[in-house]
Order: sequence, then C-alpha cells, then structure tokens
Amino acid sequence: MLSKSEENYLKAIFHLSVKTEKGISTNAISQQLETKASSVTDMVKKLAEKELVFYKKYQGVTLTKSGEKIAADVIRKHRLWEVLLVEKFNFNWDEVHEVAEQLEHIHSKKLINEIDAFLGYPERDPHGDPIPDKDGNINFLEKSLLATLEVDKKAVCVGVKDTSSDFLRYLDKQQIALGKEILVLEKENFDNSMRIKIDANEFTISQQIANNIYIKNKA
Amino acid sequence: MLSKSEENYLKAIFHLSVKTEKGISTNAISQQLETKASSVTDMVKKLAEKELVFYKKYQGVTLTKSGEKIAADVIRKHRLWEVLLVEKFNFNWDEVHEVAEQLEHIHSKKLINEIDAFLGYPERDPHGDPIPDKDGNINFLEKSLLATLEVDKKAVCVGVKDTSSDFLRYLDKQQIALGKEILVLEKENFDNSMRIKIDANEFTISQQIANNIYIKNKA
DNA sequence: TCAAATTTTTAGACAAACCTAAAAATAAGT
DNA sequence: ACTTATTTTTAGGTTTGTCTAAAAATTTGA
Repeated sequence: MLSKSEENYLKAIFHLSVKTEKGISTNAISQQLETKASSVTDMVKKLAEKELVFYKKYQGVTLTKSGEKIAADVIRKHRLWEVLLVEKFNFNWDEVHEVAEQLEHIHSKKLINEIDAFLGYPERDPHGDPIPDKDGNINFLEKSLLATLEVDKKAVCVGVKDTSSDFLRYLDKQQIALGKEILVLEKENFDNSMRIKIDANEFTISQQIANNIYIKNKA
Repeated sequence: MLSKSEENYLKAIFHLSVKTEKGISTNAISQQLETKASSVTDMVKKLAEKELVFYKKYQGVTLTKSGEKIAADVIRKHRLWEVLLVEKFNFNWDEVHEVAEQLEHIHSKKLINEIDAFLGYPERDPHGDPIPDKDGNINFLEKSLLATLEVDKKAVCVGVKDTSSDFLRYLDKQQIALGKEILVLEKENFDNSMRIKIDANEFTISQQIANNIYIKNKA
C-alpha cells in the first residue's frame, strides 16, 4: 500500500506526462507539488526501487505500467469524488478540489466502485475532465481553446484549464458553464479580447479568460 | 489542524473515558491504539502542550473541553460515514469500520454536515451507537446486555458491543439485527447459554454472544 | 512495611518525507 | 569550444510518530 506522498508523486508525473513524450524533469515535479527538487530526487529513487517509475540520474522519469495504473486510479477517485460532492452534496465546482485531494487517498475498491455506480458511471468530472475507468483507461476528448475560435463560429464549452476558485466563480457569474453554446461576435486585435454571446447575453472576455476555456467545435 | 495520530489519540481517550471517571492510563491507551506505552507518553505530552488533555506524570490523562469536542467530532464523522456506506453504498455493517477509520480524518465541515442532511440527520450508526451532533452532544441510550435479560422477558436489540466481522456475520446468519424483538425462552445454568426466540425462530446462543448484544427492555 | 511486580517515563534510535547548502552534471550562450 | 548558468544530485539536518531498553515511580501483597 502506497503512502499519500507516493500517490501524489505518481499523480503529478501522470499529469505532466500528458503534455510531453519526454521524461519528466525533477524541477517540473517539484513545481507541481510545491516541494524542493532535492525532495523529488529522494522520492523518485524510492518509486524507481518499487518499479513504479523508470529513472536514470539527470534523465527525468517516466511511469511504468504499474505506476501509470496507480496514478490513473488516484485520478479516478479524485474525479468521482468531485462528481459526488457536486451532484449529491451541494458543492459548487469551485469548492471540490481541496476535499477531493484528501478523499482520493481513501483505500477501498468497493467504495469507489459503489460511488461510480451510485452516480451512474459518469464520464467527466465537474470541470469536464475525463474519469478513468476501473482499468485506468481514459477517454480523452478532442478539444480546443475558446481563444482559437473564429468570429461568427459557434462551439460548446466542454471544460476549463484553470480550476482556481477565482476563475470558476467568474464563470459562474457570467453564466458560462459546461454544455453552454458560445458564439464569437467579434475579436479585438489590440488585446485579443472577444465579444461573445451565451444564451441571450452578449459580453466581452479577455484573452486570458478565453485561454482557459475548452470548447468542442460544432460539427 | 490536528494530525491523524493526534485525532486517534483523542478518540481513544474519549472512548476509554466513557467507562470511568478516573484519568485514563498510559497502558489503556497503548492497548486501544496498539502502540507502546512510551509512544503514548510522548503523544500525551504533546496533546497536553496543546491543551487538549490534562496530564500529570503517572496520573493518567483526561480530555479538556476542546479535546473532548475534537474527539466527538471525529466520532461523529466516523459514525455518519458508516451510515452513508450502509444506507447508500451497499456496505454490510461488518464492512464499514475499516473504511470509516480512514474517512473520519477527512477535514471538511461542509462535507460532513451535507452528509448528515443527506441522510436525514440519523441518530445512530449501523451498530446502534449514537451519533454526536454538531456541538459534540451525545444522546446515550440506556441499554443492558442480553445476558442479563430474565427468562420469559422480551426486549429489543439496540446495539452490539463487539463489532468484529466474525460476530456481526454470525448475527446476520442468525437474523439478529437492530430493532428485532428477542424473547428469552430458557437459560442453562451450567454454561449460561440461553434459548431465545426471534421472529418465528427459536435457537440457542452462548453466554459470550449474549454478552455482546445490547437490548432495551420493553416498557 | 517494605520488597517485588507492574506501570510509566526517559533516553536514544529509526523511517518517512521534507528541508538547506554545496557539489556534480548538463545545458546554453558567445 | 569553453565558460557561465541552470538543473540535478548528494550530504547532512529536522520533524513526526514510532520503537527498544533502561530507569524511575507507583502499586501490590506477604
């Protein structure tokens, strides 16, 4: 049975691995986990000892098959707990992360599978991220950033990149939510802000906002 | 924020305090937590430093008001999680303890209060033990052991003393459950076993069994 | 009562997971 | 290429919570 720390390292390496094929650097992990690089080196050696990562000094790390499975399990638990909190326990999507960080380390196969069934086997968490299945398989959805959507085109909001409370509450305030249809009315060349229409409302969002909203282009 | 260990010590002291007015001995705590007495001394000093227990060398410990509140909170969480597991997630009453030991250390006031509401503010856990309220108040029920019930008297099963899987599954097998009415048909003086009737079934139970079932005498 | 048994505390160690500071390896820039 | 900058690792230290072994206090009981 792995410790909470070991699980968090595997999870961090998993998340970083999505964006690159190369080995994950010590520094990248230390940033992700807000620890020092020297602590990462220590832990990575331990995980290599347990054959959860491949590691060669100065070369970065990659997950082994079993390391990847454990990471996917932790992410599965995190995201299923988030759905439970939002769907059944009246949490807002900006309130779930912190508690899910704790709940993801509860060890009980029966519990997480019962929660999965109780929720009707959801495919995505409240932020639109895919929930790994029992075997660790993840159904990635093709998606792009709202910032890349052209004028006069429509798309559906399918996720968020930033998941900070500040950003999520801003989206709530603007009534931007998963599943909403967004139409780009115009773009401002100077600052790349864009005027958009959601439901019957028209308003302007900055490029920073548009760079943190995932969309799926309408067919 | 207290560590898991600190919370477990407070909980152990709380449980031991129910049975006695005196200070709780180092040895009693070490048995309850399956640690060594020397570890207990260390931890108790730390808890005293934080004013969660009163402690004088060689005199045992008692909880302060704030220590008692924290212990009651942990027990509240443990028992509410147990109810959730049994009522919503298809756990049997012999399966809940281990997972609840983990879940009781999740820190989120909102979560536990939402669970409480979701469950309709239950007063007892699946083993019949009372659930402390938000303020740490516990509604103890007067109860006695089935072993003390006289021949030809009826009573209702309201709890269990032993909560081991072996015992709980034995009760399941005999269809002994909370709320069931039990009639004592006869007692055997030699081994203190008793013949009882539950629903339409008559059978014999050993004194050991009868000493682990709590009943409330019918008015 | 006072010697023996038991309980509790102290002293010193250890593993996990982190840290700082310095050394070693790799990467970058001219 | 080779000097500088950056990254990574090593070495040694800290804290938390545990342990063993020995010392001190308390309790038991003859």
